[in-house]
Amino acid sequence: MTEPDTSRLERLSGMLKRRGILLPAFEIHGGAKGLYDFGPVGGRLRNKVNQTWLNHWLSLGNIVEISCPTVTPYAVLEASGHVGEFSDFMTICTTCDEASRADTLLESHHSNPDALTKSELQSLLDQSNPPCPSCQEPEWSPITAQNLMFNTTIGAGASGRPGFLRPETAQGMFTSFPALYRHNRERLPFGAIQVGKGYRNEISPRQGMIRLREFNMAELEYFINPHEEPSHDFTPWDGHNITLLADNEGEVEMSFKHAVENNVIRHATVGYFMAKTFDFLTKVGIDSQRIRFRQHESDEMAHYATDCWDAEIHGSYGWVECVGIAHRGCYDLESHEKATGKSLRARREFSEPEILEIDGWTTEGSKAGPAFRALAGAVKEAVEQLSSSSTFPLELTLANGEKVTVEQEHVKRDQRTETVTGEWYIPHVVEPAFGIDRIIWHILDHAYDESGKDGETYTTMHLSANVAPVDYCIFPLFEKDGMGKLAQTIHTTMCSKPNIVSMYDGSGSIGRRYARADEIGVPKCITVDHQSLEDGTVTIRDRDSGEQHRVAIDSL
RNA sequence: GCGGAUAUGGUGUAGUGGUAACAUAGGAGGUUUCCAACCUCUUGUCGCGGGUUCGACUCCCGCUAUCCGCACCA
Repeated sequence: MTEPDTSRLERLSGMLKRRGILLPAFEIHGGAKGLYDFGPVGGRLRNKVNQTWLNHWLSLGNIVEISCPTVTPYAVLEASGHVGEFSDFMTICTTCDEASRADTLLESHHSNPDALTKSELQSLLDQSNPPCPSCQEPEWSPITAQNLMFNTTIGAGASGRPGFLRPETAQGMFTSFPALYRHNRERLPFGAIQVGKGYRNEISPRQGMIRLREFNMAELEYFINPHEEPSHDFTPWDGHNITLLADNEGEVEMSFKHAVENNVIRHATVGYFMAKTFDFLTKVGIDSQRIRFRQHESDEMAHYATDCWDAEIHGSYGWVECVGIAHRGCYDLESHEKATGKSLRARREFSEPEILEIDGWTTEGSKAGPAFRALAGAVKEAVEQLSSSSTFPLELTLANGEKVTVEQEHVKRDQRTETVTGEWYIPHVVEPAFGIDRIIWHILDHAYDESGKDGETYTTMHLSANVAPVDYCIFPLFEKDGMGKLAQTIHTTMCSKPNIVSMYDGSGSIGRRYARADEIGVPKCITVDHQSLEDGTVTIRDRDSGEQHRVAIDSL
């Protein structure tokens, strides 16, 4: 970072703190790393970004909004792979209290202890009793998961279950797939969205809003049928080239459509969401010239993903990944299905039903059951593999190696025609995941303009009206002759309108008040002057142009 | 986690082993017919905890936080 950048960053951070946009949390107690407050102005900004995000996706028409708990049982995140991926398993020496990583202790007892589950590690630890690296004693406490997730206990005492604060919102959307599928009348594709808090106990939070321990995230899980060719309309982005850092191609400029057609972006739905993501970012005020997409290299890709692109935004900290758009395949639903035994599938009908001619043998339950007892199931399985020309009695070797003799009376011919009209499959998921805090940071970074007027230092936040925390400032030119009173009335009227925030300011010169409003990016300032008292009109001043025009109070 | 730097009103800075200053911002009033004007009054500061000392914002130690490298990192 160059010197002017650093000082600009310091002035920006100072302003954000002074004006109540972004502040270190719990500061009177000394603060806490990686935790920030959105202040009286920032809170509203965050809310408007979230709302804009929700509306952006809901407008697709097949998206529903849900909200899941942040407190998540251990089993959920074990199934998702987070316990394994995010965890170090710790154990404590009962003699010297030194904590060690269980997998490191067991390196000489197993070829790849990193891949073991918690219980496997525990039993291996119990068997091998490795010496403590600091005191050589081999007595260890039970293994606990120690990782980037904040762990907690759900419930008290003996009935308490281990759990975590979620590291992402996604898992709740996967675990509620059956309800989502039903709600969508069992038709794909559809999506679920959620905005909320996520938690990661980062080793070393840095760079202000860029790496937090508690952060705002917004995720879309879009469930698709992998057997269907996705069709997306890319015409809205025709002729618009975007910077892509592709795994194989390097840095290229091309349209989304072109990138999808030429397999630079490997899946059309991923490409479509990249385009929609681009639209969202510009909608909330990110400079379109400072957005690029970077494809994950194969070895960088998370354990589940088959193609993944980050939207990166350039700002005071360089290029920062702010959105991840991943094709996760069927990984997530499959994992939860395996862990729970519950079906997380969707039904598809074949275009042509498959006709299966079955001609073979099956068991006669009333005879084979009593004859083979516990083996009856295995016998049935074996008999159904036999060709129709088999003759009985017949000696059969079962799957478990046992030999049985099957008599004619144990079996019957099975001749029928079966029509299979479709199948149950695990949907694939394309997931755009947004780091809201990082996006808000870049909105502020891009909007912050201290170029000023006539060479003077003058700060303006060129925030998009979509996200500006305060919609209007109402000023009386002077607080006398009834101008203050009229301005107050207008202020209360404006505030009573839904989704409008107005601020009243009557102190200081009019220029100073415009400056205060510009600094936090208020798009429009309304001034009550002498003429207002006579004809019921006010002036509206535009933040970016400084131009004023006069309108009737009633038309506001 | 390792190494380096830093911590003084809301913000930005000065300064000292003997109770802290400047600018700016904020509040009240005055003045002013639209872009940080002016005048008067006023609010508010040495990150936290130990130690040394008659006395610590200042010196020492620890902690916390911030910034910069390194490591780690959906």
